[in-house]
Amino acid sequence: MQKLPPTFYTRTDVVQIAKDLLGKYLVTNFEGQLTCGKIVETEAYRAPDDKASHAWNNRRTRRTEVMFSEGGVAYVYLCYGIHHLFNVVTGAKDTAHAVLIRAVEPADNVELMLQRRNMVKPAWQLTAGPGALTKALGIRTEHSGLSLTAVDSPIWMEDRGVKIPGAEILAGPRVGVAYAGECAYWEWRFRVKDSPWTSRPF
DNA sequence: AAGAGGATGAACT
DNA sequence: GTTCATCCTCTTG
Repeated sequence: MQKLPPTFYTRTDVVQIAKDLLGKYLVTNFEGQLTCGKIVETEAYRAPDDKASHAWNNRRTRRTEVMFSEGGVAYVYLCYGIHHLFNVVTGAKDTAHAVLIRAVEPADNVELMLQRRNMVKPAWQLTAGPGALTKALGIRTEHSGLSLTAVDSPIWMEDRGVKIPGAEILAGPRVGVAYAGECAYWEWRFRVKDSPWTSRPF
């Protein structure tokens, strides 16, 4: 159990980081209630040239400002007024790269995750999809801007020694970004092959 | 000051 | 496959 260091996030290749995050563990610890899931699906967003990114063309607004932080910070935002989407900011300061976590496999304290989702027993719906996993882990927009590397942070990433071989990583186009022109075809969505815990297939 | 729309999920037919 | 829930953020006037 090893918390990922700042150097993991500050690398320049956000697409590589998105792949490296598969098999890592996303942990939250709010008020002594720890929950954790193994990451099985991610998407890379690379401003300024990626039209699908909120920070495309280096747009700075109050919401996107956190994306310009140095890598290792959480970017959480509300989608459709309902869903909290969790991203990890990567790269150097003033470089607005981020990786969206799209699905995790439940790992620790599944009981609490079920409770948060109003479910009785574990199924893939528990944590498949960016809005579902944040609800299960208790992540909300108010956590945007939190460091994932500070010692007292309630959210962090762990390496528990799981290695996903390159052959087990499938790439495909990102979801819900049809408006992004040619960027919509970039295959920057990554998932673990044959995992029953990812969101719907390509 | 007001309105449109969004990196979605669940519950329908 | 289709619909709708639901609210913040950004743009425009």
